[in-house]
Amino acid sequence: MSTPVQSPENPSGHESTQDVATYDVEATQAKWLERWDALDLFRADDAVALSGEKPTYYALTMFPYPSGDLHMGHAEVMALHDVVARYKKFRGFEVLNPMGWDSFGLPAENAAIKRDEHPAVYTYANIETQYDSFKKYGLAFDWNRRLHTSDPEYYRWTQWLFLKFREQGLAYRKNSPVNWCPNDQTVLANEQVLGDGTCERCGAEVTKKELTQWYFKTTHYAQELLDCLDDLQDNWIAKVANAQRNWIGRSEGAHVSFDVAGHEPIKVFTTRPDTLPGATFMVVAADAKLAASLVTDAQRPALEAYLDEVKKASDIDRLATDRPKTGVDLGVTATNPLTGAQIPVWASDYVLADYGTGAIMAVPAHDERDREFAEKFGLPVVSVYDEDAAYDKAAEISSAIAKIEASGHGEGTINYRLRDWLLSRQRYWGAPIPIIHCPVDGEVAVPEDQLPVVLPELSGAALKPKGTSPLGGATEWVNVACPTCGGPAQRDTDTMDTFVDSSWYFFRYLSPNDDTQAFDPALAEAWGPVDFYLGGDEHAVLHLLYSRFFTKALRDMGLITWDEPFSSYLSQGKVINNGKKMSKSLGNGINLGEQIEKFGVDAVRLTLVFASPPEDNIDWADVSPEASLKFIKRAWRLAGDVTSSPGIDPASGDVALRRVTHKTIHECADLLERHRFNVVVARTMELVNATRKAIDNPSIGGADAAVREAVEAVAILLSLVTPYAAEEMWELLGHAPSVAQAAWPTVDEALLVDDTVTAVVQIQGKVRGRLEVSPSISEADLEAAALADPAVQRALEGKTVRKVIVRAPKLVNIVAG
RNA sequence: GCCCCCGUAGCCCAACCGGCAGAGGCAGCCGCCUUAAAAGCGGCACAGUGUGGGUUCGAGCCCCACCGGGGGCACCA
Repeated sequence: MSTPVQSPENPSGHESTQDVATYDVEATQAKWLERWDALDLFRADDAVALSGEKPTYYALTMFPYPSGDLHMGHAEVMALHDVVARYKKFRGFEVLNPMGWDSFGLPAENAAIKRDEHPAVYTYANIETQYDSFKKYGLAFDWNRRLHTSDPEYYRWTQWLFLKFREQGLAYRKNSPVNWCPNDQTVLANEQVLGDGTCERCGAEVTKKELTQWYFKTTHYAQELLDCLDDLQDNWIAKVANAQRNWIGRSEGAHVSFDVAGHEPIKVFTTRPDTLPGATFMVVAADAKLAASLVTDAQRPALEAYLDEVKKASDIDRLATDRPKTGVDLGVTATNPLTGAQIPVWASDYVLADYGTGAIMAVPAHDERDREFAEKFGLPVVSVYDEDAAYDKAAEISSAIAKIEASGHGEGTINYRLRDWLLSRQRYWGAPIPIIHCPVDGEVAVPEDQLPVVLPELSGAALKPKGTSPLGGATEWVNVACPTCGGPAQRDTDTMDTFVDSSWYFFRYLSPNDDTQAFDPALAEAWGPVDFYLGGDEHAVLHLLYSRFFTKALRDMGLITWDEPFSSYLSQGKVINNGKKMSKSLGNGINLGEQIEKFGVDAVRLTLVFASPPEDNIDWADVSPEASLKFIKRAWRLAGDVTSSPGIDPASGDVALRRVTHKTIHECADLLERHRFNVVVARTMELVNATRKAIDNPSIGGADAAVREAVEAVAILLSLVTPYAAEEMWELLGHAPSVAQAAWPTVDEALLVDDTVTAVVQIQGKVRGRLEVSPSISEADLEAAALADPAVQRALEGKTVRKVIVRAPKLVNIVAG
């Protein structure tokens, strides 16, 4: 237990820093954990938000998946997030800062199979472990709003939203070639397949399967999802907005139809309609239905043989751009609508079935891929323009589109790379899709009053992936009466992608216990949208795009009025060790619990916040929790050396120290708004150093009113990062019950201005003299003073002053020659 | 190949609207304190901003090209 030199109520006047009791990390943590629990400091008040008596601030950080205990990555994101949440509370906002668990998902299911138990056992045990760790970590969460997406009370509304989306035409089922993870034995959304064709979750090579699956119509909002990024980008970290733009992949061009004798015309998408005269052949995706319907009987065996070959090639091979072109002539010709030329139609795997129309016009003169193909198969090359000469591409394209439109063979159009979101999964631990399949009535929605469709109790081996959903094995659960006709029918046995759960959790936090609606629209209006969202880069496209889609859909349903869920977004870097990602195989993992054990919560948090700007990676080898703890003790010791009483008027204190204090507060406020948390810590260190010097200076000392003012500022600033030590300091300073309830210090503008400032005198941009001047000096006076300066005059000897640039009060630059 | 971000002391990083390159820290060195050590306190040193041009009175900051690193997209027509 820490024993301060003197009690704050009864300042003893000890000035010595010797014999100071040591700061007891463990005891301090235990003491404040208990007090905080009783104080419930961070409860967000809906009544305040609804009344508008205070501005609201919705601070959100991505909720964790409950796999084991919290780790270094969690520690970083939570430490950073907490700075923002606590700061906004200080600034008078009613802060909503909730936390919960994204608790559906595969790891629990895999653990359940291995241990022969129910996934809920693993899930909820880990949640409790993480909850305890969160509490100990001293975070400013409103735990009254805690939620778990795997609770039936939560997924009831996930299911309700699915049904609402379906009513809006935003959820539908279709048969299509889909991504299949052979390891997890389930389909995946496009977003869950990495650039190298592997599963985002398990790393297995993803294959294609033809299946009927549920989709959300994300493409409905493609343009809006793109447009809104322009408004967001000032407050969103640039790389994430960029990643979303790339993912949406807008391209402008035209649809052009090529007539084919005895067949529907072939429609292509092209970004280069100006090169239509050079289209000397066409290529359709070999695996598209179009190829099969175009091919002549004579060429059909060749196409089928080619298809067999293509299917053998893995996706990874297919993704290699340097692979030689292959293909087969379909035996038909199409008419180039501009030249009237009869051009052959080929099939190849370099054309993708699910992008554009699955067919292209090939212009070998101006497209490298088409050129390769033409060279390989001896097809003609017709140049449209000289690539080395000047060519107004934009103008040529728009005039080409006009020409095509006039001829009735197509129109200008916009194509997106974004696909609809495949949301059904063939796994157990997720929200069941609330649909009943009836032989008479087809797809029937489960009536709202029958929600939630609760998962049947399955555990252990019954969850083993077998390519179809484990729910299919729960026959009693599957077989139900059709809600429409009452006849025998069957439940849909797929569950929803867990990204569905997390696409709307920030709405549920608004009214987490409401059993009449998914969330309260009035509270959404009062609190929303999220003002600050912090998370990981790995969700740049996945979670963030899906949540944006949900928000737009909810807006169009009239439940909310705003367009975007997250007004600002920041993603923190990773915690690495010795230049490498922490991993079991490398044996370089840093255990969070051990670090906290050794240095305490505050030191770990301080280390993470101070190490670098939030978005940069932190290499644990480059930082020093020991040093952080040293600094915390040093700051804490200041409080013990303050001998004045609370409430003393700081105006009587040392002005130099007061200046440092007020400048620090002023600058920190700006830095906090700009999320430069590492610099906030650096500024606080400076203030601590200056305060130490003042205390140790016999003519100032611990009784000076400015010292109290400075140390109180330190306690408030530090409470953003090291809440335990800050509370301890606040108490030593004679305040109660918690520093979190302190008011942010008011900055005295007069103290931000120094009596004199140093003006630099430059000649030709080189510093030649310095002047101590008043900060309010006029430009004319400063210029005169500079020219009168002996050192300057010496340097100007024999030269003519051509021009004098004055930037009062900091600088004079004399151009002479 | 296209797009985005970043290169500042040995290391992690500051630097406002273009205005004296250095705030904070780590590691290092030297003192003070101490019987000694630890803790604490004080001090020192270290770069001219990846490279080459340009704009400007003045460039780490703006523009162009290149080099290096990170990320996104990618046979996407």
